[in-house]
Amino acid sequence: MLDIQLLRTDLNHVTKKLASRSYRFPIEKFNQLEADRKKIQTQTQELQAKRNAASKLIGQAKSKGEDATSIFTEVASLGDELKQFEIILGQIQSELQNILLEVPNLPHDSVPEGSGEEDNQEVRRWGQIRSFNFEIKDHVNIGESLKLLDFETAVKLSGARFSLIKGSLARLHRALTQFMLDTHVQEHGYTEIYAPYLVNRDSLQGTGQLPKFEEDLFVVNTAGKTAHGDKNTTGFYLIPTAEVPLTNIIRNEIVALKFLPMQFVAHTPCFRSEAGSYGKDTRGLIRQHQFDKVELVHIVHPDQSYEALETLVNHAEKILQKLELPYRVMTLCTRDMGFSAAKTYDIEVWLPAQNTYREISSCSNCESFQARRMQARFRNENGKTTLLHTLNGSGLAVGRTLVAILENYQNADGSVSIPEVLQPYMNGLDLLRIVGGQ
RNA sequence: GGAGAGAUGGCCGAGUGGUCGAAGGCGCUCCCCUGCUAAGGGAGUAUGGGGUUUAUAGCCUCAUCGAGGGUUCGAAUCCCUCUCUCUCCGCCA
Repeated sequence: MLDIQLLRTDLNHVTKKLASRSYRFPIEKFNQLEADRKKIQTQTQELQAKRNAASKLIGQAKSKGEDATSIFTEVASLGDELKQFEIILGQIQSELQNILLEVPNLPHDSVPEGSGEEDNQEVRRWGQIRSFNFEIKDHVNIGESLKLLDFETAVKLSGARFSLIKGSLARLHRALTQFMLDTHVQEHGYTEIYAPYLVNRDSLQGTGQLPKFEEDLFVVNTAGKTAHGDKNTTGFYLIPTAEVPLTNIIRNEIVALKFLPMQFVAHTPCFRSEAGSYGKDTRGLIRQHQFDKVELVHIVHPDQSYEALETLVNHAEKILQKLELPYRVMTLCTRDMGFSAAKTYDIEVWLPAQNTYREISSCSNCESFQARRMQARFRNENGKTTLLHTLNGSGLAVGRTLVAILENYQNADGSVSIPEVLQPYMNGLDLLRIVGGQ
């Protein structure tokens, strides 16, 4: 959420910035609501002050045993009028709130303007792209011919965009998450978190998935309770990313300066409806309704958030370096960034079968955008409560990492070598190949 | 699932219709005193809005005692709904 003060004092600049990420801010409506709000709020508060003062006088008079009927009759008529004002004010404020909740974050000045993927800027590349002297296969062919990937059964169990991973490949998948968690905890100093996979509306509103992106989420309705519908009913949403529970740790908190910065890491499944992505990445593990991810979240002092963003990306890159997978880092342009982000780096891993780099991590600085929605604050050097800055990034998407390993480490005989750093997690196994009886 | 109890400021805890944003204690901050660690005295110490203002200063004001609604001139206190916590029983990974 943007600072409403900014909208009041510098609306032109803000709307221009928003336009660069193709968001049209409803200027007229906002101005009208603000004007109404100011008028009604002032009047409401005057009436409230009047009522409070009179009530106090009645109380004083009664305690002295005096007669209070004159004040009483004066204030009795106030009630209905005040109620009308309060109702109207409430409506205006919730309309304003609804507008604000749908406005995306402002891009940082260093973010390139652009209209889509093609305007993202490459920051750096790492690793040597391997040249193959045989006909390469994509990860689906590799996995299926090794009998370790079974999409047919997954369709039977659930439907499209689900997968069944078997045997040593399932173990490799598990090895990857262990390896990622260990690296971030032991080498990068993160606090490991085990968090809920089901969260409430407030949490999703805090990080920005709600109210605007409801259709991207899976909703769980338990007996008699629904997540959407009535505001005061309760139910759950499946998390689309661990960013939601990890960042919401500090919702409605005022943390002491000495606890900053915070770095959390968690491994969770992620659930996405993928509404509107029909026909995109229908093959293989790339785009699934359910996938595992190791997520990194930083909670930092506002002065340090851009430094933290670089650190965060480096932490994610470290995983690819250790796995010896070639990648590049991209700065997303204004129109390609997510709703809550002020600046985002994507890490894209090389996928030989697609002959291209594909997103495997997205690292964003949300500045105070999420913190304002969450009322997540800290007590600064002068003892004042101040909004925190929040950052999040994948470190990494496990399924896509598995894809990258299968494709980059494939051998001419159809087997797949196991990256050295993962072998200790595989009981020393160094090769995925067909074994009998699967 | 059944029965009962509860939710107040950083923490503990008082407060069952009026001068309560809230006694008291602990903690914390600042000051004073005491030649040390100890002890004592004083002051301060919730959050979010709005208005005014060059001002994150000051002043005025509103809201908030788990959340939402209601009764009332007036609600921490009464009523309703919900959420959460605790105790006992049952069930259970």
